[in-house]
Amino acid sequence: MKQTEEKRDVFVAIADPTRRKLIRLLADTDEVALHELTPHFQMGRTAVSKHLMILKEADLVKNRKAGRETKYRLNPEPLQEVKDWLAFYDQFWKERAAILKSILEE
Amino acid sequence: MKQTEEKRDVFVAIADPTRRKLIRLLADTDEVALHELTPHFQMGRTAVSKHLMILKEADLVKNRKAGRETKYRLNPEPLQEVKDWLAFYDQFWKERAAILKSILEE
DNA sequence: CCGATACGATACCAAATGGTGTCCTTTTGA
DNA sequence: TCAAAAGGACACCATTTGGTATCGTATCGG
Repeated sequence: MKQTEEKRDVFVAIADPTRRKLIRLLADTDEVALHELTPHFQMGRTAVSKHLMILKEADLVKNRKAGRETKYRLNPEPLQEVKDWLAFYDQFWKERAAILKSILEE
Repeated sequence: MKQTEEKRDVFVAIADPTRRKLIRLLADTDEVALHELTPHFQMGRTAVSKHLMILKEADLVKNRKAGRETKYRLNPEPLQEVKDWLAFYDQFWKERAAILKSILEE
């Protein structure tokens, strides 16, 4: 009874430029089939499919069988984890900037 | 005259949990030497050093030789690229949520 | 002065990654 | 009905990644 199929780190998922491009393409349209995505890349269908699989494992995309094709759609929710992670250093960044500013004003 | 030494993708740099932990440790203190960082990890000194090198190539850390030790410090500025990337999907996310809300309210 | 400390550089290794080609099944539509 | 389209599942391969152990050198401190 395993429906989660090995969870994938969202940071790893977005590390690859091909996968970021996929995310971008999926953001443009509600639902896209695999064969509609592949022409945007130089690599073969299998490679694109594997990237989509990795995104799915990170829960960044959902897919649905529709006849003979598989429709993919973006699920941006896991990106929240990255956003939260960044928020910490954003605060750090601002603090440092403030300290630097006060030093310069001495 | 190459001072940049092969630029590294910031998305790749932050993909590794060890490197994220290093970033976190460096955020806590202004300057930290390599031998002060290694005890926080199970791996050997060389491995930590290599991770720091990758962070440096992504310009996420700066380092400075101080006698026999090398002091590292965080430079959060490249994280801005990730933040900017996220901002796009944040907007997307909000739009979708609004659409969904309006559908439910029909 | 000299042993211990810090660390860069390098060689090496196993496993993961990112791609390929091929085979098979399901579905479509003329 | 049946050829073509769509795509999942593998097997396979080269390169990268994340770790090791080792050697050499510079610096510190008693």
